Amino acid sequence: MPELPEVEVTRRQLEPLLVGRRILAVTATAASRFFLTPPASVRRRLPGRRILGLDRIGKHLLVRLDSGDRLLLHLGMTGQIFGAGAASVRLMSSTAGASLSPERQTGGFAGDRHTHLRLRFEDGGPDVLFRDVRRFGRVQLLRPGEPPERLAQLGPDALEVRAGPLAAAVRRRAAAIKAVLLDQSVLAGVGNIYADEALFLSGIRPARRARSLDAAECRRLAGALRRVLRRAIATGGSSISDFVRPDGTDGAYQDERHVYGRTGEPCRRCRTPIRRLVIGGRSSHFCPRCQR
DNA sequence: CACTTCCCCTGCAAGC
DNA sequence: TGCTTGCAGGGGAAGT
Repeated sequence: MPELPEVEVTRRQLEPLLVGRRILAVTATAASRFFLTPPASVRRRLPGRRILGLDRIGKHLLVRLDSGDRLLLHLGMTGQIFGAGAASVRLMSSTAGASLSPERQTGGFAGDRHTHLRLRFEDGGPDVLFRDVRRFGRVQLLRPGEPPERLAQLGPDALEVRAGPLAAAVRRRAAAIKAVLLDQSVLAGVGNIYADEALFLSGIRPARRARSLDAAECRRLAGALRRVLRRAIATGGSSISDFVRPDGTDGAYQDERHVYGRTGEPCRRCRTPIRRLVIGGRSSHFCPRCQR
């Protein structure tokens, strides 16, 4: 699900649910790729810690703890973080959803086999759960001063992208502009949906070689990226297959999409059918008439 | 290096 | 109805 806007929406809703609370106990599923730090270690080191803040870096969430440790969370494709009292947590597995629905209605979602991390708090308030069906998400507990390698390699946050630096990065790359936008070391936070949408808004085809973009196109692209990301945050993100906000409600940006997932449907500007092609193993959507 | 492909997982929808 | 195939918003490893 989650690209920068969805992660930022999650951060904003989660912050009041986390900050100031002291962790009482942690439950976690068995060791797997999901846990970059072994779950036994996470269970041992978190209890007793108070949460000081919640930051977003690209598509990562960073929970700051009073011990100086930081809990790094990544939602992958299907990650959901929410309070146990979320009004209507929409679950991906229909079978699990059906069997759990009475509990969800009473605000007591007990977790299921896809719930990999659960925090309980000393104040007895709602638990916070991290659920991820496909397990492409990640959990890592960083010690004070421990360099988080995965963060160090990130480019500037896409919300703040400027035309100049974008042009400089793009000029050196022979790959398709779409692939370059997805490269987190160039720009942190852009994913498949918003790359396609920003390319549409700036009139650039996704398969164009990055270094073929001129200065005006880089300016339009930087502006389109900022605009589409800000608008997506304002509308609560895109809920296309399984993104739900921590409060259990859907975002609304999917209703404003121009190209993503609209293959064969008429362009909203010129009525030409939207085309799809695969770039760097990811589907890309564009209007052959509005985009050059 | 830069670039591409494969693969990790599970669930769903479409086609037969 | 049941089986198979393709597809999914991320990203790291391994290949060329």
